[in-house]
Amino acid sequence: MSDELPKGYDPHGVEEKWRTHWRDKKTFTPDPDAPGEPYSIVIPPPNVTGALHIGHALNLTLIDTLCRHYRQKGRNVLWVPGTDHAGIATQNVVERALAKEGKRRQDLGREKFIDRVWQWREEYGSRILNQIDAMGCSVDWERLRFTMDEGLSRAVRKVFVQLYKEGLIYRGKYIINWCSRCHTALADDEVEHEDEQGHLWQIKYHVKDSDESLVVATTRPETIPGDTAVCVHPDDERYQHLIGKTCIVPVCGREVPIIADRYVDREFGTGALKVTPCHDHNDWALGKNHDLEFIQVIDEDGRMKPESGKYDGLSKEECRKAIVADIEAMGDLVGVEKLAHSVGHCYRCHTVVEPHVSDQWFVAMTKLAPRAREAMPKYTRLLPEAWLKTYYHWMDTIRDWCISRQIWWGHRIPAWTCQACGELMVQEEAPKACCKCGSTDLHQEEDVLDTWFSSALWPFSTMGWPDRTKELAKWYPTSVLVTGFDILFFWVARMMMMGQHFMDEVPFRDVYLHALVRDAQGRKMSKSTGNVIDPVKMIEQYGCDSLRFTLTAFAAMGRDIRLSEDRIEGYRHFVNKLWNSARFTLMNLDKEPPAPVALESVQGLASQWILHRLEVLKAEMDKAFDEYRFNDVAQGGYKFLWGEFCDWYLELVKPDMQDPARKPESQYVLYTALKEILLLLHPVMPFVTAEIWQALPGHAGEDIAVMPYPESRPGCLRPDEAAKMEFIQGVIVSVRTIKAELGIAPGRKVALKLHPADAAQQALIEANRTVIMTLARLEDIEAGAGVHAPKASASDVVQGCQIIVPLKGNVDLATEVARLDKEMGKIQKGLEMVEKKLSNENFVARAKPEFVASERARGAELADSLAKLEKLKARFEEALQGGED
RNA sequence: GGACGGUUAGCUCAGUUGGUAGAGCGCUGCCCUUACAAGGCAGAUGUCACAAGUUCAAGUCUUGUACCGUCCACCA
Repeated sequence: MSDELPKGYDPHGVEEKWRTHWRDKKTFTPDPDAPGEPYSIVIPPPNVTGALHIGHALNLTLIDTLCRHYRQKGRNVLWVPGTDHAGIATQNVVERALAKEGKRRQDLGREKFIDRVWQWREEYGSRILNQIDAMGCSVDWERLRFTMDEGLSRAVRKVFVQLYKEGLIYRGKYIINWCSRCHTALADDEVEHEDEQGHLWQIKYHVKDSDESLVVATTRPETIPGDTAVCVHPDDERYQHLIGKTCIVPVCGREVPIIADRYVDREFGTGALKVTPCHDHNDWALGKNHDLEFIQVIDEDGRMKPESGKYDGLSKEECRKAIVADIEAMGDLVGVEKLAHSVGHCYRCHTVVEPHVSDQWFVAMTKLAPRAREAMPKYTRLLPEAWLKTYYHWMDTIRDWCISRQIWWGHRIPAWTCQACGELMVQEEAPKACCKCGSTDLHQEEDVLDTWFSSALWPFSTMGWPDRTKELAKWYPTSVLVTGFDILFFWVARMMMMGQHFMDEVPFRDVYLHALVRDAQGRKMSKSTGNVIDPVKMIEQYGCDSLRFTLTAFAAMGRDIRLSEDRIEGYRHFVNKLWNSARFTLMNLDKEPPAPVALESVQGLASQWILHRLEVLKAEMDKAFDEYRFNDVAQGGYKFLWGEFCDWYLELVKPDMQDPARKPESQYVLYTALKEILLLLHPVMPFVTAEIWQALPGHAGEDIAVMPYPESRPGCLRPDEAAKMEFIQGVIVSVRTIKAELGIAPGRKVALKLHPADAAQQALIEANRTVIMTLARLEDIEAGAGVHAPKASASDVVQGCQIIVPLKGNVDLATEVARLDKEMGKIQKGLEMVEKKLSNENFVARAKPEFVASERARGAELADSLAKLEKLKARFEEALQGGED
């Protein structure tokens, strides 16, 4: 009986209980030898020291929903959890903590600093894991991975060495993006460009041995000491005569050539460009093409180097002021104007990024990209498809990937240089001696690898590669990658490349890119804006199932999600509704499970109807899952449970529960329908469904998470019976509406007279007499063509059946006329639209015949209703004027 | 400069092959009907951004315009 379930659903104890159950029982640890078609997903690993944010919550919910669904469908499901060491981000966090003690990492030294990071990870690394657990994620905790653990580090070294030997990793001096705060190189895509208001200075460069000068425009005067050329467009008539001559760089007096290159935009600024090969990406290319001198004047800390002459030691900001002042003093400052231009910032600390020339390691993306490009959509489907174009564009314009980082936290590059002979050795384990000269004086590369390097291996490294494990054999490639579109390039594209190169197979069959979660105004959620919705708080406040349901309901493909707390609160009501429908069901069941009946041949119309609707829903939800239409999954369940099961079915079977002849069948259908709706909702709402399930008779001690998806019962699809039910519902709604609009209290029992359209309708009404009486709250029903209908009655027409509610003179009769007019107005309007269509020759000739037929039928029904209402209204008006009853 | 997305009820958003627009919250009225007041019943509100086109028929397809947003590239 129901006393097992409390009146309102309280998620707290329930969630805790099931989390513990699943973890202790290792419910989600699959056996690779077990039968079942494999289904696998690797988690997008959150930063190890991070905290759960709403984006994770969305991502985890969607993945878990998929895993639980396909587990129900009999697949052998593996979801690999894990975390990322997040090189720069984590190092920054620890450095900040250190700064509070007044220390820098250099004060500790490399080893001690790394110890300190591990210590930090011990302390905070479990936070995010607990939060993943709190989301109800059905991950396999036995296969938890971390990008820096021994197995994955071995995979990283093996990949690095192999790529190096294949010539796909190389080392060289190039211009890269440098963050002087993080003190490291950054990859191109780790630089965030933002528009900023700056200045464009116009500065006069004098031509050597001439009175002439030319004016260059620059936004960065501090780089002037590094200028090694001035460049103009070869066809620019203003400057043609100067090409090949020499000019003097202001402030430092260096003599540099005036060169010509089509790269220069004649329209911009003065059409003359100063070239600083060491401090600008484009100038670097010009320097290489024109064989210019390379002079570095800014160092790795953003300070001026001795090469800058008198500005040595100044910060670049100070230097800018000094140089502008000096040039102005010389009278060579022609002008300054404001200029909006975009400036690169470090994606981790937001410091302005400086182009910087240094020795770095690179992956030859241009060689790896073509195969990964071709793989989509041939071997891997990308959803939403719109991203495919972006993916191609990126692959087509890809540049080599700078993978070395001048930080300490990460996978140290497995390369050693012999201090004696200079030999470079790249190998998985540290060499004991130089392979060339035998010296033991070896020095390992100081740099570590970009975090995304290890992330790129995640789909196979987490399954034990390079060993040939059962996991790889069973679950690689993974079924789908679910992640945000913001890391399509950082991560997805690189996994595609590495997967193909090392496993000779794409890492996933599908890639589903979900939206970003924004606030109600559409802004990105960020701590600084103060608009974050904290999923942990939401779970505490509304329960995990409410949060999950909200996120799922919002996850329409290809659109951003604007989340507000109201929505979560709203869907909490839904969780509660489910809970209470279960309470009702339990109240009407016995301790033992109800005796099975053949569902294909149940007698009750309501039961035929709900079983029919359930079949339709099962098929729809199944399809929605296969197509990643998460919002349809959620809404399908919502509408069915609330709008059909609760609003109608539970009410419809209430009379049956008092009728010994009908009770057993209705009990069994009620029991079955609830169980199936629980199974259908379980992937989205794991906790509440699990709790209800084990409270059902016959299911004590069971775990819904391991129960199969409800089987389809084609025999229960009965559209004709469903239509009959809809007629009964129409009659009930009609009476309720009359009562509500005429101000008759809902509880006041009235008599109902019906003039059915035909004998079948008449029989249907008789068969469902009790239900109509109960739900419409009637004292009596009289149905039949000859039933006397008092003139003073409210009336309506449902599918040709006249609904007559005698008013007995105790309500405001005039209201009924207004109500009828309004009703007839609506029908009239509909009728006009139909007639307009049908009188259109083109419509009749060209529209699909079945549609024309259905329009004809509809027109006939509307006309019939209208005629009947007009007659009833005329009679009613007679009554108003005192005519007899 | 290139690409993409959005514009639907007061607010936040759904709307799967074109066929008379839906949900949540909010709002109005009536109800504590023994699962649920976190509820029930009934109701109001939309020239589906604008313009043109295709079609018998357009929120849905095509083109253009406006506004908002995102990504990429460039930016001396």
